[in-house]
Amino acid sequence: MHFYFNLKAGQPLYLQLSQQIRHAVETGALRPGDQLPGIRTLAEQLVVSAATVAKAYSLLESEGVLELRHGSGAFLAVGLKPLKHVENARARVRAVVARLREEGLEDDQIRRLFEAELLYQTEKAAGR
Amino acid sequence: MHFYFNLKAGQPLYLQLSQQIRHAVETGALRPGDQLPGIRTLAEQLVVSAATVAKAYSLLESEGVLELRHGSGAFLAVGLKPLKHVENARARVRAVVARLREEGLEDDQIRRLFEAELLYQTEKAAGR
DNA sequence: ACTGCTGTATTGTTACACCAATACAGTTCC
DNA sequence: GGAACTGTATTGGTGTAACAATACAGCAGT
Repeated sequence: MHFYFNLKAGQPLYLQLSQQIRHAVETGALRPGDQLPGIRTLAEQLVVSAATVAKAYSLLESEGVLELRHGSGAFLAVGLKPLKHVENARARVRAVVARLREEGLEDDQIRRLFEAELLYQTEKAAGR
Repeated sequence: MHFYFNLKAGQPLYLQLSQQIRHAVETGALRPGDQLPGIRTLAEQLVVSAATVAKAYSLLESEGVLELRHGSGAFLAVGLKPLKHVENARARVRAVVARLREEGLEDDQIRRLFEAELLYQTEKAAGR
């Protein structure tokens, strides 16, 4: 597994990382019981500090996604299963993003489009 | 116009606001020459500090989206035009998001799905 | 001119993200 | 036992986000 950062996002790096790991589990790219790279190793790969990776791991542990075994390493919690509906949705999302790009939309415009849609529908549900 | 914040996003409020204004321009919800609410007025509506709104406005001005007239107010730059291809893409995005929700996906899962897709394709283009 | 609106600027405070560096404490293996 | 790996914890520093509170300065209407 390799991860990327969006440095212009304004979103904390440790959050971006934890979300990407979560996503890898949901799509089956990472499987329950798998061992993740060590704090320092991954930090070096991503060119961030070890504390940042530790924070991401620690967050995932508190969410039940990771099991941190002091002295041994970080392992994906057993009992997690890839979510088939997420896995299936990937093709659809990929197609839409490709299509939007063909139409000349910038990544940021695509992000705003989706974020607006998500916010809109949740706020509508909340009765605004 | 009314705006919302995603407090769990980890993204700065002033960025969220500026992006929503940008989006409103792109989709035609706000038009060139339109006057935006005053710093203090909008801050009260959104329950944030006036400095946060000022920061968002100031950012948009530096990007050429807003024209800040000291003493008069904030106006959308003339010479901006709604982007038809963004406007058209909205329906497609709305349909996909609705579909994903019907399939039982959480908002966060949808966000991860799209962010992963956007990151993946840009990094692929960069030759990783 | 005055009043009331605008954006602008400053100060000070709190909290957090991120970093580097270091030490500490479990685990595994030779 | 000792070496080499793990995660954990602490310290100290930098930069930014966000707040409150205040003052300043431009513009418009009465």
